[in-house]
Order: sequence, then C-alpha cells, then structure tokens
Amino acid sequence: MTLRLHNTLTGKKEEFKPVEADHVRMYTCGPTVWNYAHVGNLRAFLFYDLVRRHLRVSGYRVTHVMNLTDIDDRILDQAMHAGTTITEYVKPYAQAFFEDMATLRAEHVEHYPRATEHIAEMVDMISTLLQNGNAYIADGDVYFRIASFPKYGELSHLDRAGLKAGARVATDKYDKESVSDFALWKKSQPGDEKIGASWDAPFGRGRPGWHIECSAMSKRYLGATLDIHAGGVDLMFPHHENEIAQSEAANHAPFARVWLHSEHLADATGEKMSKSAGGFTTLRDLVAAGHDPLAVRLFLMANAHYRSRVRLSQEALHASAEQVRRLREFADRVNRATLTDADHAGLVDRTADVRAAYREALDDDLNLPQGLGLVFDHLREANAALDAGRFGPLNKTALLGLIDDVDAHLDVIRAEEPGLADEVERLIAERESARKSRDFARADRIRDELRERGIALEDSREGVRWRRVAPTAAERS
RNA sequence: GGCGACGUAGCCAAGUGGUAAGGCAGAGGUCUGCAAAACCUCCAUCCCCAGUUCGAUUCUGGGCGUCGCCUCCA
Repeated sequence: MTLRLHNTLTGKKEEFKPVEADHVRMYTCGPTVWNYAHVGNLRAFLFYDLVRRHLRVSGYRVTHVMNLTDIDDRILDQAMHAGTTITEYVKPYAQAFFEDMATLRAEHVEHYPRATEHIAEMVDMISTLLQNGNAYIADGDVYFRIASFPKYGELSHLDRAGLKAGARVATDKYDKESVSDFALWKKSQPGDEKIGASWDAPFGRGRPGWHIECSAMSKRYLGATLDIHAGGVDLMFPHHENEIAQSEAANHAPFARVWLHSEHLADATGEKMSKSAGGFTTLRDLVAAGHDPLAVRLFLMANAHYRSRVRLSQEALHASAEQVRRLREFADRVNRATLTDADHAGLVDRTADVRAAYREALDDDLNLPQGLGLVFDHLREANAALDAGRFGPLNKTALLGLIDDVDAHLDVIRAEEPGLADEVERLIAERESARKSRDFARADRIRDELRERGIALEDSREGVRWRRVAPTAAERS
C-alpha cells in the first residue's frame, strides 16, 4: 500500500516520496481576502484538507502552509473606494475565511502567512533575481525575465510560441522586454500610501506583484524545495508557472516535487463559478437556505473525485446530506448495539476487507468517492446483521474501526452534537407517557412539534432516539 | 488560433479488455399503534460511427456535444 498522487508536472500518477522520509512539507494557495470565499474556492480548500488528512493517515508528519493574499489589485480598488486601508478592508473577510473553514471542519494548518507581513522576504528574493539577471527594472517596475528561464511553461505545458499566439495577451503598455514577462514589484501609485499599500525597497518604493508572495513565503516556512504544492487548476497558469520560475531562478533548487490541482466547481448552469463573472454562491448562502454544513463538506470533498468537475445542485447537496445522515445513523447504531456472544465471523472478515479496500482507494490518488462507495455497500450488510441480531464484540470493534478510518477524512460522523436540551428531554418523556396511555394523538402532536423545530424522534426497541434534521418548510418560512 | 479535459441509469457518480460500485430520487414488500430508521426486491449495456481484439463501456481513429486554460481567478 503506497500512496500514489497525480502529479501535474508529469501528467502521471506517481508514488509519493517526500524528501524527508516521514515529514511532508506542503504549500497550498489560500484565499485572496477581498470578499467572501465562494463554494468553489472552498472546494479547493477542502481538497487541501483531504490531502493533509490522508498524509497523516499515511503516517507522515505534515507541515502545511496556506497563505492569505491580503494585497492585490482588487483589494486596492476596494480599499480605495471604501476610503480605508487595505489592512482594515481585509479584516472581516479574513475572519470570515477562518469561520467558514471552521464551519466546514477543515483542520487548522501549521502556518497561515499573510503577504503584507512578508514584504522583507519578497524584497530579498527580488533583489536576488535582479542580481542574477533574472529580473530587470523598467520604469520603476520590476519584471521577471522569462527569457532567462528556459523551463518556463513546463508545468502548464504551454510553449512560448503558443503564448504569443494567444488571442488575449495583454497589450504592451509597459516597457517590458517581452509581453509575457510578469511583475515582481510595482512602483507606488498616487493613492497607494494612503491605503497602506506601499513599502520601501532598494529598487524603489512600491508593492509586490502577486506571484512573488508564494515563492517567498514557502521558502521562509518550508525551505527551497516543497514536497507538495497544491492549488486550483486555474492557478496552474500563470501563477504556479511563475512561482516555479521565481523560486528556481532565485534558489537554484527544484521548487515543488509534486503539483496537485483540483478541478472547478461549476454553478447550476455548468459554467465555472467565478467572482468576476458575478454569480457565485457562498457557504453562508447555502447555510441560510437550510443546508447542513456537514452535507456541504461531504459534497465538496466526496461527491466527485478532486480532478473532475462537479456541478452544484440541490439534488446533489441533498444526496450528500442523506449520506451524512446514513453514516451517523449507522455509527450510532453500532455504538448502541446489543452484543451477542458469538460474532458474525463472515462480517468480521469482510469489514477488514473493506477497511483495506477503502485505504487502497484513498492511496490511489485520493479516490474518496470510490472509497465511500465501498463503505456504503458494506453498511448494508452490517445493518442486516444488526437487524438479525447477529452482532458480537469483534463485529463492533471492526466496524468502529472502519468508521474511524472514514471519519479520518470526512470528519462528519463524530462531529459532536449539541447537548440534549432539557426541554427536548422533557417533551420526549411527556410523549412516552402519552404513548403508554395510548393517547397517540397527543404523542404525535409532540413529535410533530419537535420535528418542526428540527428534531426528529424515532422509536425503536432500544427506546426513543432523537436527532437533528433540517427544519421543516413550515419552520423556515 | 493554440493546449487540455470530459460525455456511464431521472439526477450525482466509481470503475474495468471479458457482459457496469455506491448515493439520491422512484416502485413494491418486511417491521411499526402510525411513522421514522433499517432490511429485501425492482430500476443502465456505458454519446455516435469505424477499426484493433476471441471479446471494448474500457485501446486506436473520426464525428457530435459540453467545459476549462491561454487574462484577475480555488
């Protein structure tokens, strides 16, 4: 069982081997905090979460860095219009990002560096590039000289000729040597000082270009060579390509050994969800519409393989919610099961098989959808054994193990429920006494009442159970 | 114009050279005071055409369709 990952650099699945045997250094492109993250962004972030969780399952120690881009053209524009500084402007969105990640149960990563707090590192790297002849100053701006880096285009498999033939390469309004040279440093513009977007540098006062932050910050926290660098497919070109050029030209070392790119989330019409295009959905929108964040998590992470496009839809979200419900229902059932002396031996064996197969699916380029399919298939057999009363201690142990394995990635099963409110408990007791006296009308009234408040009751041999469900339509309107 | 991906049941989706996981939705049952949950049963021949092969959904070529990147973007 070895972990294999699809490396964009080679276009193939490769056995994963970090530089240091038991330690993985991973850098992932985080949010630009100029607005709320939309669910497409969140898909990428949850993909990172899947990667880091599975690396840990695989026995690695992980040092994971996710940057926050807190300076870029959009932020500058917005801060300018709002009449505030970029630092102030960005605050609520950075906070919202962390809230969203917490809501979606993404693990905290080791470092969340912000671009504006690492200007010194960027200035250093730009200086090096200038000294090495990989960069030049033109009219106060500093550009990377692509002609000095022959490997340029290797990641995105775009050749220079293709770039030039591109219909929409920016017109040469700057004094660049080549149209595709990109900015490392932009000289201060009139309004920049007022919004706090200007810094001193040996090559003139200004602000960093977009790409340099990732090169500088990854080096600062992880060193010159990363084991894994991940991001959305749209970052492949030019962002990641530029990172490679800057880092390798400055460090004279390979930048990232494995590149992972997650596919887009499409909106309901099938088009890429994009902030600039207007229509996009945030986590807050979905929650406000009554969707369970855990269902959103499962949908984004496991509805489809990370390298295939998915379309956001009510049906798919509902299907994910049902899957969460079934998994939790099952875990609960296993925990409460009345055990028999004899185990169901066949089931014990098959649970072990499924655990192994699940692990293999994840090891095969993180195929969580396939792994989950195996698990659901097995749930049926396990539930049948539970129904039949053939369920012993080994069965329980094995199945709890499987649940743990799955939840190591999904983290939707054992997410703690809010405590049982006293009032709910009282109403359940009340309903029980009504049922005993065969006053079913009253019993049903109580159950309906709770249902409207988002609590479903279920009667079973082991007694009454309750669980949280989406509030009914009557409740929401 | 260049590069690339995808097209599997009503919907989402995994997958393999030997006649296609799983989930949602739907139908019929078992169980239940009624429900719910759970279980049982049913529900596809994999866009089209040609080729390779004993055999292709899976390989090759062509076609049609959808989408992405080449520009800020997860």
